[in-house]
Amino acid sequence: MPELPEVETTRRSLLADVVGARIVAVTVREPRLRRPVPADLADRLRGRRVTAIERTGKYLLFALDDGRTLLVHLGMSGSLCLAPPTASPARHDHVVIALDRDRLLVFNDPRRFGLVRLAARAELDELRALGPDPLANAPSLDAWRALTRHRRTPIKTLLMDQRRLAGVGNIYANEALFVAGVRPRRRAGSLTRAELARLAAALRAVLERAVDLGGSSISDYRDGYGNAGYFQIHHAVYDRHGQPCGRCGATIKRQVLAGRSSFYCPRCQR
DNA sequence: ATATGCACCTGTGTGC
DNA sequence: TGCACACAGGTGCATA
Repeated sequence: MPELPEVETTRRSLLADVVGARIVAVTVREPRLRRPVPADLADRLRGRRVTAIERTGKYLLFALDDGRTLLVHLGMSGSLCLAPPTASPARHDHVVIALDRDRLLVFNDPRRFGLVRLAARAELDELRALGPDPLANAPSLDAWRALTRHRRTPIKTLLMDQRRLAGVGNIYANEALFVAGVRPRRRAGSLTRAELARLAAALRAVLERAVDLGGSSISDYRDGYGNAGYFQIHHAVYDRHGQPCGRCGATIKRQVLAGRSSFYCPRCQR
């Protein structure tokens, strides 16, 4: 569920209370995530100070004072929240990190598609394969051209391919394509230069606006303080099949591409 | 190399 | 009310 804007919102909400804090204890209540939480996580984290929180694509990186990095991915249903030290664990609270200054940092993830692991940054092979981050490291028009040239895959599937572009998921791929006026199923290599330019601008605009509004909260996404986002109110097409397009009134369609629901306006998108 | 299908999980909504 | 089924913000592996 969390895509770039939700992960970035989480990152920003944690900065004030977590950067500079020291980890005093770690409890792994459920190690069976996408990959098992390493058994030595608690030992390696105890006593460390968090020096920075960064984001690459959908990954959160907690830099530690021993040069290692705690990597967190929220998967489909994960969240990181701050809680008072007296809080009792809730269902699906899998990793609880006690900080000095009276705060718990809690990783909750009902579907357990998330990831928590620790390594030197250079050893984090999850990061090595990622494409450019469309906000921090936006591709130029030429780079977009290189990314899409000769590719027969639907442009929407390409937008969501983390090796080509890191951070875009199902919501923002659909929304950006609506703003750009391009159908999700279009072969990536068939987009004209003008369409690519519109898409690049649309993607940036949609992601920036979503970050400004704290991301999209469909059912359960919350930031580090438990606050919902507001971008879902502005979804033009995502999960709106059967409803009228807000721009032209045509009925929004749903179509499955590479196993993921895609939504588009048949009149506004070509 | 490239594209698709499915598995991995739990929760929720829908229709019967 | 219960039950079966479809579907959900993601990713990785097997398969053509």
